[in-house]
Amino acid sequence: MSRPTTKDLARAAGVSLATVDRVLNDRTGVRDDTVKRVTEAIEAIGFIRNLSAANLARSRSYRFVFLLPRSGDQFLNRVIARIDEASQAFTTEATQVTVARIEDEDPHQIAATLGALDPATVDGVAIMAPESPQVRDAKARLSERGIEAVAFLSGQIGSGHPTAGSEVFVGIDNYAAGATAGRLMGRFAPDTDAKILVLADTLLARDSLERRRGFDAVIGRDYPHLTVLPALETHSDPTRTRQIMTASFTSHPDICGLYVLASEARMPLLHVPAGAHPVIIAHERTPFTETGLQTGQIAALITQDPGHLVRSAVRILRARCDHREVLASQEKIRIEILIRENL
Amino acid sequence: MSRPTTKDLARAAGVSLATVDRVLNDRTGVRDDTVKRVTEAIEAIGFIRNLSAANLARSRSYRFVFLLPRSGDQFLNRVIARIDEASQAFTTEATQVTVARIEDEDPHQIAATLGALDPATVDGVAIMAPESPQVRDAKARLSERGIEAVAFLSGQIGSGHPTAGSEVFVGIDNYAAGATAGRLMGRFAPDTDAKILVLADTLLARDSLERRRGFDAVIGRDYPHLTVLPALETHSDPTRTRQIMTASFTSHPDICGLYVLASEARMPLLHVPAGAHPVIIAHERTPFTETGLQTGQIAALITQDPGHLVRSAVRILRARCDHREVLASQEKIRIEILIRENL
DNA sequence: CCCTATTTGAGGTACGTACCTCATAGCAAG
DNA sequence: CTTGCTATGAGGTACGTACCTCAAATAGGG
Repeated sequence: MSRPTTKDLARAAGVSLATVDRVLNDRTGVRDDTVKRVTEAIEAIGFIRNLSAANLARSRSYRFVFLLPRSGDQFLNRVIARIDEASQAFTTEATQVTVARIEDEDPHQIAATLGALDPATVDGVAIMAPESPQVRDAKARLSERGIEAVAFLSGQIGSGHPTAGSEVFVGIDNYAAGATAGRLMGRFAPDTDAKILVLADTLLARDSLERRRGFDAVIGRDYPHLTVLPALETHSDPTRTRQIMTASFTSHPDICGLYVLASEARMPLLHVPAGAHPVIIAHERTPFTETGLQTGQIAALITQDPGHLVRSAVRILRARCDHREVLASQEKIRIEILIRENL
Repeated sequence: MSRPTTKDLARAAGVSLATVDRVLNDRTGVRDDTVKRVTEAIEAIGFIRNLSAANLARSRSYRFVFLLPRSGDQFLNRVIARIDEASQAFTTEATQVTVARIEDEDPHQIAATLGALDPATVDGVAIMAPESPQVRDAKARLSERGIEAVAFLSGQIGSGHPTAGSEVFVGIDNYAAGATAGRLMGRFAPDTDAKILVLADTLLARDSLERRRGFDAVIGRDYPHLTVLPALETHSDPTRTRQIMTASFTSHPDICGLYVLASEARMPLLHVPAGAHPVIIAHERTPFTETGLQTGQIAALITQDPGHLVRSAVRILRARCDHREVLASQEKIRIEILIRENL
């Protein structure tokens, strides 16, 4: 027994193939009660449209673009590697994935890029950019023009609540990620009074802020003997980073933990003073943090799987193009904890 | 520009569509150098077979069976729930997934079940059963009859080395999982001399053995102040479990950690003596262990995502049916660490 | 060079759906 | 009744591939 086809559906509904087609593809010129008859027949016989055949017939293909910031760290490079991998793997499924870079500091330029996207050449975009009014407007206009969009890794609305509203966000809950880091820090650090140094690229990014909030909440509630020092911003500047590190460890000899919020942990960790052995917790898996885990310098990493992120974004975009539901459990991005043993 | 079709391929190779078809589908009656010409043309123009169209033409569908032990715990129930979910989600892709139960204690019966599978009704099986000579033979005969098979969650050959040989195994590296548990135990437990209790359903199962080995290796090497007591077997027997727990905590008042190897942590944890607050690390996410994490009774869980397991098995089976490669990075099952914050 | 076996080509139908054209049925207003 | 409209049916072609048949070309052996 194979699945019922449109022909079966036409027979079951007592209409012709043409009418079935009109109903299935939302064409005009069908009376309401006829539509209802067909819809009921769909339920009755359990008709499921054969997507392969449909896509074949309309020679449909999916063209998606990942809009990523031009200024990228190693984590972003891994993401891009996964996009390339996916673009290979998805060709079998008529899905083409490309990458375009944007100036993430300039909301106007981002909005302009979004505005320039042509529905004739692009079916969907995954946008990694800070949420700004301009960008939000540009996104709204995208959907009007029939281009699907998902927020990718950053730019979600609301705080700590992914997919608030109808907004689709691919990435982890950064508040929970920070809380996870906090819990591990609390358990790994000694039980005595001590301080924890927190480093960020910039605290303007929503991601960093939320991680920070989550981290502080757990430490403050459950590990009162630990004092979290005010977060310091490195601005990805080597000199500044070195100064911060030296100054912090000098004025606070009792620093027992180091939490690196940003996805580029390399710079701060190179400047941990010899002799100091703080518990280090950082984010994202990069060649550097991997090595750090293996040598024992880093105690734990809080990560999200770049491959999963990319494939999830693509699956969500495709589902939206087809007006389908996604499998929610598959698209939930997990907050992963990596230690040396489960690398 | 759309992808080249068989027609383009025929033109590029200077042969007819019929010959292209013969080459693509491994039919006889084509001279070797003609085959070569076509193969070269495939490379040259980058021809990729349109799987949707191919499956449509041969009205192919994939019918897979998950063979699971009849005696199941809550973790297995979650796996089954994911299979049901997947069977819904995969109907769109002409893939039908069902579950059959086997008596996991009886290798003969398992082998018989495998032998009774009909290639006319089944395209692939995911087998969750202990590896025995009979089962191994039966598996070999499966592939002779053209039924694909993967080992699912247990039954892998070799120790700690998934996919040893050409054997396909869907699941985690249990040695590494045990080592992960060991590392967490070492970091969570106090720095003073103390004992760790290890509980298993049975130590006959390879999974448990390997987890045990990994756990011991880490504790023995890096946390010499901790003593791992000989593992005790509960055999899923409530009375026996209670006795073990009581006896252990009585004769070893300095137990600081409890490692539950089996996927059903419920029974032992109900019998932790009041007043004792060992660091508890267990495996797999179930309603019970979730609650344990939330209340703080359980410090950490080592898990594998059932949904990922199921979908991965299905993808691998489908790829093998199509003689395709899988995306390795997607099929690697991660050893997940769950704490209260990243639940 | 002929005979035969093998290889190749030409052409068709099918899969399930989309999309198109044209014809006809039904209905209401004039 | 005719006119003009909408709703529906009938039938076709197309997508890219599989699989079939039959004829034609080619190769190799004697």
